[in-house]
Amino acid sequence: MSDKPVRTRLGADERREEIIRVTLELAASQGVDDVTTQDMAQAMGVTQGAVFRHFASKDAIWLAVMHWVRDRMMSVLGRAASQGRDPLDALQRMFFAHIEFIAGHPAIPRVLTSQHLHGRNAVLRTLVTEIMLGYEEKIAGLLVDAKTQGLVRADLDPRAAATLYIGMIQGLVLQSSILRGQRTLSTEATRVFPLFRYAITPSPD
Amino acid sequence: MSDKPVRTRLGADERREEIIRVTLELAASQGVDDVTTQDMAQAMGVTQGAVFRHFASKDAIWLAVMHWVRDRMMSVLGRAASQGRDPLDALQRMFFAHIEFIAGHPAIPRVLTSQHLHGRNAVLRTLVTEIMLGYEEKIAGLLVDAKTQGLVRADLDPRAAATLYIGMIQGLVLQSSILRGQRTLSTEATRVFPLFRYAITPSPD
DNA sequence: CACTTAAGATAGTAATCAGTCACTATCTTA
DNA sequence: TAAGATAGTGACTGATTACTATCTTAAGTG
Repeated sequence: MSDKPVRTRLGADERREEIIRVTLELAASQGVDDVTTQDMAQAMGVTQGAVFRHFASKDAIWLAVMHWVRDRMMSVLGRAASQGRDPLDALQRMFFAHIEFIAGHPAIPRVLTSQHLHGRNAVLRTLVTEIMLGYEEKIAGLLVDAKTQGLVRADLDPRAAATLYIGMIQGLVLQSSILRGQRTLSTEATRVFPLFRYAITPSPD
Repeated sequence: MSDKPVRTRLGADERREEIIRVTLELAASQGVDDVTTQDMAQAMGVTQGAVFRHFASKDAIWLAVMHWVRDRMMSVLGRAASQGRDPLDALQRMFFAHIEFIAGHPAIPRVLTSQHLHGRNAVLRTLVTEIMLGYEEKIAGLLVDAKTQGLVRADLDPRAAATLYIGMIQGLVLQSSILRGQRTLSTEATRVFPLFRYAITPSPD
């Protein structure tokens, strides 16, 4: 009837990783700005003070979370893109890899677009901007390559298309979180992506 | 050198409206979840306690803000759509009217997508869902009309297109807020919208 | 000009938050 | 097995928060 205090004393590295993990989980369930250090500690079965043995401040935790997100995302997207037969195929693989990644970590878009984090800390702000610009560049780059191969319309504005691409993801995330969660992210993604292809591919010969 | 206490004592109705106004303004500049009642009072030149003479709780303020947003948005979008020559033209007018409206009130997307507000209060959650679904229906409805008139491709999935439409707005907002603010919302909007048209219009005859 | 009423001021409250610190339990290693 | 290292505890602090009770005063109204 009582709690077994299975005292799991972790090494510093493992504990740091667990803090990052539970922070992302909590952010998904209760919102980025409502995650307290007490919540984190409770989710791990330690006291609140213990959190600060591993991070100097709460901002430092968010910074570590963002680094984690950036590294994982770059890895996942890079791997997906590299498997593409051509730039357009790479873009499509990247899109669905992104959707799948987000489906497994629903807090990620929230963290990256959080005004709460973006507003306060300059380092966090820089990192987010860096991630976003890097992503946009990656997409625009693939579109430029696709254009030289005649895979997309000749008059395509790559940056505008990149905006639409990112917006497509945002729109799907928005619908799956705010609107009914019945519609699964990946199901809806397969319905929307063809529209994006129509938008960028050349008028049929 | 000192502040003139030009005590402007407002009527209850006017004060209520001003609270709604400054709340939206503050949400734009410092983030939805970082707006305190103290901030509101300071922005209006009254003391914090005075705020609670006009609203029973902070949630009540946010509810009033959302009602304001809904009413204004419906009005603006409805007027824009009614001026359209055909469903597709109506959709385009609605889009740019929305962009212009958001440009004047940058906090609106933040408020509507705020997990902080969406998570806590059930009434707020219902209202947001209502606004979102209503908007989606409006778009999908126009697209269905357009389809019967042969203005969009026959195999178009209206709901998927509505998702892309909303995502397009989200993507633009994201870029203008997180990425460089140099790119103005309306300028970028004119570059992205043609892509959406390509996505939905029939393959050229 | 009295008299009323309601907007606002003043000065609180309890709760919650990030962060601190002295101490303890547990692990590692010589 | 003793000693050093370190993960975690528990109690705390000061700041901030939404919200409230009571007093003050400006603006109508007859």
